[in-house]
Amino acid sequence: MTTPGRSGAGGVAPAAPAESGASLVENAYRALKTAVRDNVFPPGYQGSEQEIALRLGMSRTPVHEALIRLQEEGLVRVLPKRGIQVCALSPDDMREIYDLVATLEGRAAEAIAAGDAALRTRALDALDAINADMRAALDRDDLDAWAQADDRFHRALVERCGNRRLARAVGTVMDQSHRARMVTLRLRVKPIRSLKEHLAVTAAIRKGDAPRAGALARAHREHARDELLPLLETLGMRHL
Amino acid sequence: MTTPGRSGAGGVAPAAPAESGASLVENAYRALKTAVRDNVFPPGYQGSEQEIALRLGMSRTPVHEALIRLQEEGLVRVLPKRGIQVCALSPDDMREIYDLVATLEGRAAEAIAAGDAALRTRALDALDAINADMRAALDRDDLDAWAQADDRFHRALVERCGNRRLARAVGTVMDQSHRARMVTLRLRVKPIRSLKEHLAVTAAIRKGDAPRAGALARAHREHARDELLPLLETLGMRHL
DNA sequence: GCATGCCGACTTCCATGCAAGTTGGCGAAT
DNA sequence: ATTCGCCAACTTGCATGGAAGTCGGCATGC
Repeated sequence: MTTPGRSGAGGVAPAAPAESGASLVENAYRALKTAVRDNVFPPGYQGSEQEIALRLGMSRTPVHEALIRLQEEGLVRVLPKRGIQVCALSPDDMREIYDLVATLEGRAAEAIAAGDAALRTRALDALDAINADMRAALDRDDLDAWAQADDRFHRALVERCGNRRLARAVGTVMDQSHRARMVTLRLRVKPIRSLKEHLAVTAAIRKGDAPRAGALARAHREHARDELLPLLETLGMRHL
Repeated sequence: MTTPGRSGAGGVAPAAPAESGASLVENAYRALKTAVRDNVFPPGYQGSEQEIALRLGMSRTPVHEALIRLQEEGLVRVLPKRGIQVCALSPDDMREIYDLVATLEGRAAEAIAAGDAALRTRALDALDAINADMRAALDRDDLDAWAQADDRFHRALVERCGNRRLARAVGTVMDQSHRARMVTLRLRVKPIRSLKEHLAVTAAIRKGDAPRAGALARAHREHARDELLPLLETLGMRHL
C-alpha cells in the first residue's frame, strides 16, 4: 500500500518536476528512468502501474506506455499479470556490458582518429576541455566531479564519432549499468589511472593514429572491467 | 485511404495468422514488424493506428503499444497527432549500420575464437552446417536460399558469442536494414565471395586465432558495405 | 500437523469514449 | 487570380471500466 495518503512524502518523484512542455508519457518515462538510475527503486521488484500512476499524478495509461519503453531498453520487466520488476544485474551482465562498451568505444575512438579534420578538431576541443575538468576534479579530490567528467568523456567519444546508432547502443547499456557504477564508485581506489588513459586516447586521436586510439580506448574499458568484476565477486554481489 | 473496404484483399496481415498463444500486443508487434521487414509497408508514411487496428481485427490500444516498441527499435516514427511513418534509410544510415555491424560481428568472432572449447565446438558445428547449406545453395543458383544461409551465418555468429546484449544490438539494426538488403539482393553480383570469407572466418575460429577471426569478420562486412553503398548512390536511392 | 482446494484481492490487458491538436480544402475578401 | 481565414474531418493522448489471469491465505479434509 505504501501509504498513498502522503503522496509528497519522499516518493519516486515528488509530484513530478514534470517538464511541462512534454507529454505525460514522456514525463513518466523520464521520471521512472531517473528513479531507476538513481536507485530510488531497488533492483528487486517494486510496485504496480496503479501505484506509480498515483505517485506521478496521472492515469495508468501513460505509465504503462512508459514502462513498455523502459522494458525495451532492458531497465524493467513487466511480468504478465503480476506487476513490474526493476531488472537486476548479475556480474555476468556487467561482463557483457563492459565487453560491449569496450568494443563500441574502441570503434568510436578509431573513427574519430580516422575522420576528417573538422570532425577531429571538434572532438578534440571537447575532449581536451573534459580532460581539464577531470584533472581539476582530481586535484580537489572531488569524486563526484570526477565521475561526471568520466561520464562526459565517454559520452563525447561515442556521440562525436559520426554514428548515431553506435552512440545509442552504448547509451542503452550505460543506462542499464549506471546504478551499478554508482554503487561501486566509492569502493574503488582513487581513479588516477583513468585520466592518464583518457589523455593517451586523446593524444592518439590528435595524431590521427586510428588503430592506436581504438586499442587504447578498448583497453581502458577492459581495465575498468578487470578492476570492477573481481570486486563484485568478492563482495558477493549477485545482483545489483 | 487505401480502400479500407476490401479488408481481406492483400493487406498488411490477412486477418492475422495470430499466433493465438500470445497477447494481442505481441501479435500486433510481430505482424507489423514482419510487414515492415517484407516491404508490405513502403518506407514513406502509411496510415493511422485506427486503420491498422481495423486490419488486424483488434482495438487501437494494442496497436498503439506495439508501435511504441517498434519506434524504440527505430522501425517507425509516431508523429504527434498526424499518424505513423515507416522509417526510411538514407545511404548514410546504411553506412552507420554496416559500420556498427562490422564492429560487433568482428568482436563476436573474436570472442568465439578466444572462448573455451565447448563454446567453440558448438559454434563451429553450427557454422559448418550453415556453410554447407550455403555452398549447396550456390551450386543450385538458389539466391533466396543463399540469402537465408547468409542471414543464419551472421546470426549464429552473434548469438553464440556469449554476449546477449551484443546479439540484441546487432539484431536491432539488422531489422532496420533487412528491407534494404532484400531490395539490393538481386542487384549484386553472384555472391561467391561471401562463402569464401565465411569459410575463412570459420577456419580462424577453428584455429583459435581470435585477432584474425575478428579482423576477417569485420573485413567481410566492410566488403559488403563497399559493394553496396556505391550501388545505392549510383541508383540515386536517397531513401529505402 | 500437513496437504489441498477454494476464494478474494490484486494485477495487467484491452476496448472505448472524450478531449486536444493538426491538416487540407472551401469560401470569401481583396 | 490570389490570398487569407475558418471549419470539418482526421489524428493521437489519455482516462476509465470490465475481463481475465495470478497469487496468497484460509478453511477443510486427512
